[in-house]
Amino acid sequence: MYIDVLTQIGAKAVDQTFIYHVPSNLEKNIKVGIRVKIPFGKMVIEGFVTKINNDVTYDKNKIKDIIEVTDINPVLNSEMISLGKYMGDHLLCSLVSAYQVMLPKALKAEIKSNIKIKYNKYLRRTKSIEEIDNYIKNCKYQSQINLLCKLKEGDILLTSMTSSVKTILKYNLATIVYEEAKRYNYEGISNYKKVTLTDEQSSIVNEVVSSFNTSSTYLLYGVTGSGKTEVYMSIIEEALKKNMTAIMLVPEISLTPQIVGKFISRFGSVIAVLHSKLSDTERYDEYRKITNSEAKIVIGTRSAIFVPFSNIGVIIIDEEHTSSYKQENHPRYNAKDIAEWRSQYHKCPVVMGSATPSLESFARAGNKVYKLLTLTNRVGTSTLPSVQIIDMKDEVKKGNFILSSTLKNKIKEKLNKKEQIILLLNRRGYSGIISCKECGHTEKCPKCDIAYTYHKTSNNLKCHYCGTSKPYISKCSNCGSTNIKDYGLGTEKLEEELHKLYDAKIIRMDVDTTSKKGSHQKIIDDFGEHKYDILIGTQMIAKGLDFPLVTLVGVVSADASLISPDFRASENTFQLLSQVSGRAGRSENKGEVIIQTYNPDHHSIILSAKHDYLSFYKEEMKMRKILKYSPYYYMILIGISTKDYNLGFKEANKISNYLHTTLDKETIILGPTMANMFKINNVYHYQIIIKYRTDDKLLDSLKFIDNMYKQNNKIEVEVDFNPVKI
DNA sequence: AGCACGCCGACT
DNA sequence: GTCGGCGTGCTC
Repeated sequence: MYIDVLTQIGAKAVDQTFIYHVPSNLEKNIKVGIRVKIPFGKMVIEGFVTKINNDVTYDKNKIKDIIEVTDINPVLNSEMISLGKYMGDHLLCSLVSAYQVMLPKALKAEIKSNIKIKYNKYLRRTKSIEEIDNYIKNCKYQSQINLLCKLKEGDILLTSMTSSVKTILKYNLATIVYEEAKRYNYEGISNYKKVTLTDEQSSIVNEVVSSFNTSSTYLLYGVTGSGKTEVYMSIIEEALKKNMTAIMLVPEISLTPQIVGKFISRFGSVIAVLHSKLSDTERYDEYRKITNSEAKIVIGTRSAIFVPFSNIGVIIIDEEHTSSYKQENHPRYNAKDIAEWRSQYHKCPVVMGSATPSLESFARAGNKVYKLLTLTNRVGTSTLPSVQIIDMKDEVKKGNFILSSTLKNKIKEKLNKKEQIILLLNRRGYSGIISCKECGHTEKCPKCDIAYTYHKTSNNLKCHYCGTSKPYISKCSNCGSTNIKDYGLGTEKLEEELHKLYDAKIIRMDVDTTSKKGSHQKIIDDFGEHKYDILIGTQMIAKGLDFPLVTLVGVVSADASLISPDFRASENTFQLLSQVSGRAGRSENKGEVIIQTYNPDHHSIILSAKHDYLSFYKEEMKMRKILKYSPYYYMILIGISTKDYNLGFKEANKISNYLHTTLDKETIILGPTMANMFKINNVYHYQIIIKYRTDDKLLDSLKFIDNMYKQNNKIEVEVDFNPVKI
């Protein structure tokens, strides 16, 4: 028996299968989709079995035997194998990288020690209840008595070896047992309160349910607070009733713990949760619930779209406009595209929901490619918050650089009423740039050529692109002057300023305060319990948080996202402002939003203040049409990166010239140009942008280029279809 | 990815 | 004269 094996090595140069011979004693264990250990050159590596052959034409003297079989059951099923081929063909990624991205680390092909199963220590009773009661009678230590009483009821999870535990063990009343830890035990359906759907909601549920077993895509456009989550849950419930499974994607699970909480309380143990903060073992545990059919619902981030459910009833993509569904490195897939592929495969509907749909999706709904579902009414008593725009140009004249007098007064008012406040500032760190007043010199990261950000708490300068930092020196490295000024405003400085102004409890949430596991959840819980009055944060606070006591949301500066050099800057700003506004007034208390900006006339600011998505859509579509951007044109970005400045320039021009000769005349080729972040970690980045409506020759031309540079290790060329960030 | 082969500079 | 630099090419 011979097999085709796809090697674990990700390099494009070895993106092909290799033929191996299976010794007869292993033949019975071979299945397509399992991993095998193979000799490869001088190495021993793992690979996926993609095909079984009885005979081969390749020179048999050169064929080696496989060493051993890793899996009993395939880690890749036939759906995943064909999806991988589709990805390889349409994303120009290596086949292995497509397969690897589908699997949790524990099941990826690589050489590793087996994943460690986590064991918990439990204290278990060894004597009869009577014997224990006898001991309790003669025992004079309360802690031992407490422990023994609990022990009578069942095993006790041991976290530390206290002296009372030791004593109990010494008298042979109990012993220690090790059991595989169940990290997630989503019991507790009990506290779920059945919500009656509004007519609007239930007609949407019915519409989607009626299309179970057909491949179709819905766009659920529902204003904030219109109860999208309830709709999702009801649709999923119907899928479960029909014995089908459901996938629900969320932008970043740790950002929406409240949604996960709702699901867990409604569906309990049939849920698997997959997100980025899980350890490899935890992730494997969750994944295993899917493969052994314990889980019927998956809630997860981008890569959860690949979970090997067999009978998918519905795929839900919440907050469909967020860029996090697109992977920004190697297999540059978009989970929405994968969802549509799987929808065809499983004949199931995809429901994409948002209060501020991406222009692409809304345009598709307009063209009847997607079916539009609309939720226009807010559920319950909550109303949309009132939004006030503050022109910071006037405030600066009054000497208010950070907070306008309006925002200052409002904060004070809310603090007096014991209500809570959220302040959004889209820049972490203390200040923007540090610059010398004498010579104008700005301290920059030598590897990235980008200005450092000053972090006061750690007293160092951090490069936000490569993550390196160096200690802060109060002396200009160019002229030696100590007259150094910091410009711009970051979350740290805002926190400091607020402490000066108010006697309030303030918590800051950004990547710098949430790097530790669980810290994110803790901040949210603490704020929810009103241990703090003001929550300051970067855009991570904009999504999905639901605090009834928050009645004021302040956007300290709306300009940072507005002026970013991306054609979607306006759209992103509109979405961000709409979303963060939605954090205010989630209960009977009327919410207020204050937006500070130097661009008070910008349409994305004015229209988000009016909660007017449709006008924004129309306005922005006009711009996109004139400027020939998505959704009128598709876009492809070819990234050329190399450590050699001149080589990059030369090759980028070569590629551009080639495209000019092969592609349609209608297709627009821009560049090569230097990427926005031109030099990062000593690597130079050039880019070519292709804009097109239809072009038959496009995919083949791109494949040709991709192939040309496959073997070249001095320069990397990567094609990104429909990039989300330029 | 890793390793061998191979062809040119500075050293025991 | 050799040791070793890393450029190129191959792995069933």
